[in-house]
Amino acid sequence: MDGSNASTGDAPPAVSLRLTTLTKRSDFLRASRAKRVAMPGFIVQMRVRPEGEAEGIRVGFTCSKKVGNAVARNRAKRRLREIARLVLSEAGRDGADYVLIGRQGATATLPFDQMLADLRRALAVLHGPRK
RNA sequence: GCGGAAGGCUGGAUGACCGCGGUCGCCGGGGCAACCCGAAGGUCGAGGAAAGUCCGGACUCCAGGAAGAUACGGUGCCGGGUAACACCCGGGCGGGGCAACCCGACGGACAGCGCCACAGAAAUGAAACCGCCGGUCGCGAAAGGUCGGGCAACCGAAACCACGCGGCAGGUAAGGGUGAAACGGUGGGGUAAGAGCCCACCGCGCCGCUGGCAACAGGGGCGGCACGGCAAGCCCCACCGGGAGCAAUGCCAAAUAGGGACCGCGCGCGCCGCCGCAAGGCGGGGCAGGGCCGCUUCUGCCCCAGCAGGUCCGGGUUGGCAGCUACAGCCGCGCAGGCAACUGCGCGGUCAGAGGAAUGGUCAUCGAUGGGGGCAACCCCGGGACAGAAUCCGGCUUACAGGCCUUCCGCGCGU
RNA sequence: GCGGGUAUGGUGAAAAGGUAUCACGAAAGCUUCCCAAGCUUCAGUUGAGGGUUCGAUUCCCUCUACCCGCU
Repeated sequence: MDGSNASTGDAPPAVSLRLTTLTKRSDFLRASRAKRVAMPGFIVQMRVRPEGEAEGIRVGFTCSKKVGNAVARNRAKRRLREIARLVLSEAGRDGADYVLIGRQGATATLPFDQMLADLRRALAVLHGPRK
């Protein structure tokens, strides 16, 4: 943590902890059977993958038609993506899949600071019981 | 000034930090491979409806091609515009409004079939029914006329007139509480009663004429009227249309299979070349025949002695690339033609291309406008409608806070 | 995204353009000592809005909701 390290060492950790996005339906289905925590603005699901399935932290976003029309769904997903980018890259656990689910109304309207805090508390709950 | 009509434009602004997708990227890296990824920096990054998917195309694949017939579907006043349209422009006709202007699926009901409930005499060939009218026959007779008697009041007779009832044979379509709709309407004449029976006006139909490319309009003559509505019921007429859709489709890589079953047709004639002594063999093309559009015609291709045609069945990978965005372009300006839609020419500009799908997060300043307080200056609070590209264009339809501009109409006031 | 379809009492279905019908169920009543069965009654904006027609569940447009197929 001296000066020489700080000048070059900003980017590499961010790259190694890069978030990849879930794309396959089967991944979502597996995550939906794992642990979940509900918060006012969203629901988080977390599944710890077996060894060798994939690398790094993976995250998926879901907003059903219940959230609203296309504008409302897109806005909810963007906010979820933003809090995931800010929180999971520092507090996420390697080797886990996270799925964030948008909720009607709240996901788009809650203050952004509260959303960040809620995600940290949700991660604490999910990570906590495990030793 | 108030109220209204038509058309067009706009659809929060600026900045800072942190992010996302495309593209250009010295160079570096990943994958068996096709291919892909990446740092700094540059650059681009939602809409007028991106929506609904209601029409029309482009493009791709499928079906041998073309034309026609049939079937099915669509369009429907006329003319023009366009790649095309159910769109747009202009015109006609009908309806609404004092007007500006707006609205209209607006061909045909003497080609045919069908339907018109209830009510009503009757629902479309028209006639029947009630009623009205005179004739005739029968019956009646209190009162009137008539006849007889009587000065008169009155009495009597008869059934000729008028009257009432009924029968018969006729004349009528004026009227008939309905109904959405009733074989024209109003007025006058006429008649036994009536009727386009006759006349005037209106309506309707037919035939010329004039204007117009046409839809249609104007005016003239004739017909006395025969012609109900529904075609967003079948239908007729004119015109148009093959089917499926970018999750279409093409290419590449790896892996597996390197297939199976069935159907259909057929082994006829003759020609040319080569090899051969010959028998014959090989190759080519021809006729007949057969196969390939559901039908017909024309035409083409294939088979012609076996290999071609058709149908069905089966396994694996969900990998990569293309299609993918710039030209029937679009936008701005100018000129020309046109009433206009639009067209032609010139100059300039170039406009998102993802693939579980980018265009975001936070903050600051301003801000159309709204609410509250205050005499006011001002202060506080909230703060932008509908809505997110997915192959691309041209339209239509639906949703939409507010703001700006232009033109026009009516009323009031002033000059 | 592209392409199809459906909507009628609570549920499932009918209905030549002319009074919206049937079955099950719910509720109320009659019957019974009580229950069951039976009988009677009740409840529809025909998804919404326009149009055609004298009249629309039906015919024609526009919208809404739901369902299905295609990688």
